[in-house]
Amino acid sequence: MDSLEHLNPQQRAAVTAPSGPVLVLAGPGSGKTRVLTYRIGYLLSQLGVAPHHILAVTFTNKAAREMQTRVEKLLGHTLQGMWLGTFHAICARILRREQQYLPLDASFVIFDEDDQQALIKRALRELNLDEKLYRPTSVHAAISNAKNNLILPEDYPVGTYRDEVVARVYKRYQELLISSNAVDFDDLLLYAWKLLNDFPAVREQYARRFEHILVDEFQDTNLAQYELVKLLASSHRNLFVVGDEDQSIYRWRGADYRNVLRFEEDFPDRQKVLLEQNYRSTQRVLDAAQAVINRNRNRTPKRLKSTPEHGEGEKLVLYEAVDDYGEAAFVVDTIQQLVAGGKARPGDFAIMYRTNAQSRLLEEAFLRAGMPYRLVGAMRFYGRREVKDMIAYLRLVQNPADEASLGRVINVPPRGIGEKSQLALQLEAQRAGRSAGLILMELGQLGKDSPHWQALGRNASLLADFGALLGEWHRLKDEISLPSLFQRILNDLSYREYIDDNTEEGHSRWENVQELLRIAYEYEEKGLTAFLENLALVSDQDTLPENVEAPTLLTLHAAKGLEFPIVFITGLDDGLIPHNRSLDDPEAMAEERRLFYVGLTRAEKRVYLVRAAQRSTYGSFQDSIPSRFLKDIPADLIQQDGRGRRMGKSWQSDSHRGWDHSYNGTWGSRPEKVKPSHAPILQPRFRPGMRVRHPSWGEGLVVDSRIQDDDETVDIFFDSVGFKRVIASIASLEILS
DNA sequence: GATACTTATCTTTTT
DNA sequence: GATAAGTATC
Repeated sequence: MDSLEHLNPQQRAAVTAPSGPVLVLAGPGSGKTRVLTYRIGYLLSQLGVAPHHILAVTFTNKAAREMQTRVEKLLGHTLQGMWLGTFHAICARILRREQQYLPLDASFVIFDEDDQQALIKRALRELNLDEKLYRPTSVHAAISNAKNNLILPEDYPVGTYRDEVVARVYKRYQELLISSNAVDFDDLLLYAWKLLNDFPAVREQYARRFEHILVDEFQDTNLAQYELVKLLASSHRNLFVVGDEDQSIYRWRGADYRNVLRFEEDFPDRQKVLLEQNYRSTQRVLDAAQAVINRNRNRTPKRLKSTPEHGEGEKLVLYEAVDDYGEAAFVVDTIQQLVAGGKARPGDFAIMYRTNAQSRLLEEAFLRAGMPYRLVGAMRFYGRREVKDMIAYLRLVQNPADEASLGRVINVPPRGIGEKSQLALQLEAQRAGRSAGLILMELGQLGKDSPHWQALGRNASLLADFGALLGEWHRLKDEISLPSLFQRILNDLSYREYIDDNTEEGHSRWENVQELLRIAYEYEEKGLTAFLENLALVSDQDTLPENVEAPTLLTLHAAKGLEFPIVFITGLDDGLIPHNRSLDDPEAMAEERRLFYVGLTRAEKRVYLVRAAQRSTYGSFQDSIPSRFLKDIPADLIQQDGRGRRMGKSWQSDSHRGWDHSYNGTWGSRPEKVKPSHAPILQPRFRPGMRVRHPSWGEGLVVDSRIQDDDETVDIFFDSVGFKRVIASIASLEILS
């Protein structure tokens, strides 16, 4: 490999570091992927390491694919035998191979978010818990968090009564997963860790196989992932990790950037390389980004330097739209102008936002302008009901024990198996100690001769009909190809007639099913198991259409690892960036800041910072104030776009003009405004009898108010729309009397 | 049991 | 404003 001269001294130091633990702290745009690919190339061609002795972990499947092609390009030939993928994909692969150590059989499936939620709800119901009090999402988050920290149900720490409840749900949830012959995302990591931890022979086997382990985006690993990697590297310690604390944005998923610090403690002899030379952005962009991130503590200070070719660069452009429609219009207009003027190509642009919901208005604006765009993530294809239903059918065929899938499709299309019959079936299954799917198939096969027929009474015949279908498919699954099986199911269900009602909606539903079928053809060789595993582990993130010359719409999270000549960051309002839910937690706020930093550092040449003075949330208009992070960017790096509303320099740090006054003229002068609170609210601010004003519903009378979930819920009778229930911190109510 | 309609509740971010 | 959950009606 003679190409090492293409690297700068720091990069070269990282690539050629001697075996053993290596920590590379890589600022944005510093050639992180380059270092990883060269390191792999170096191991292979200079040190003579065989490909199958290398394990490389990336954050997304897309990053894995990219790394594969880049390494191959570097070597000049194809590369086989190296394990390369996300933590979840690699764990799934290990678990399939070592399935005999697990409480599951070989056909186990991976539950997605919806299935997990459904199972949690079921556990809650079985334990007679109030879903209002123990919200499925929050209970699930607690359980997921426990798993990410390698805490098993029996070890769940119980401090409060709530913990005790969560522990019970956790235990039951896990039983349900196992009896469904299924794992959730967290189980993939947890089981893999437990396998290596509990069985030294297995650990040895993998540690011997993976002589060299490389981890990308190390700042976003959670404890389970870190411990897993440590076990794998326990004997040889050849662990090469690359990351940047400043780009850690997955704390809510258990990621802990302090793993970087832990790594330094656990491997005191580690090599450490700092990459500060930025090859992506102009110095202006970097200065702005650093001004934002420098306010965070607990980080390795870095000085990002641009290269001379980039020059000083342009100022960041700030645009303050009247509302979110104006925001979207500005984005599309600006792109059209730049493209028409030959200053940029459509593919040069990225439009970023904090929440997926924000994409809608932007999409509409692009549609109206007749301009194509590409959208990353957000429930597109795999989130569609018809697609999920078909996947559920296939999963059920693969694994009849799958309760979540069975529950999803047992009555889709409607076949007369309502709530009562389903309950009877479940009871019978529990009594017999077998899965509902197996009972169904037996009913289908034996009919009245089945011992369950009697028990199910008049429900039996419809259940048996469905069971017969299921049994037939199950029998066929090893005989015919995946696409044929798929077609067979579609036929038996008359699925097209069911979903395609000849409306435009109907046609598009059927097209989605056809698209899934097309993907099934790609898995004709690899088979059903591989197909399902891929569906579970390949995200929308990974399905970004390549080679399409169009602006890209994506969340700030999805933007990690990407770069674009021109970047729009939209929704720069308090409540979005930083997000409302992070306001009262300093750690969460630090992460919001990192998120903004990640967005800024995606840009090569130019950044547009866009916000709206009013935006519709929950379907009604709300006033908003500029993101507090805007104040951290020095004024001389920003230029305000003249087309925007002039509202003084309210975003500047030295201005003490209150936000409340900047809206005068639009709304007339107002009494004191109640601002969203940062700390948990302990005392109600509104009392029955008060007159208040809501931005869109006008004046009303407070009927009741109480503290709920650290926030104030207010019942108001509005003169215009009557009775409404609002959240005080969101509704920006004014007290009139 | 299916369907059409109404209401409540809410939303980060994703493997 | 979208969707899950709840209610009314066939």
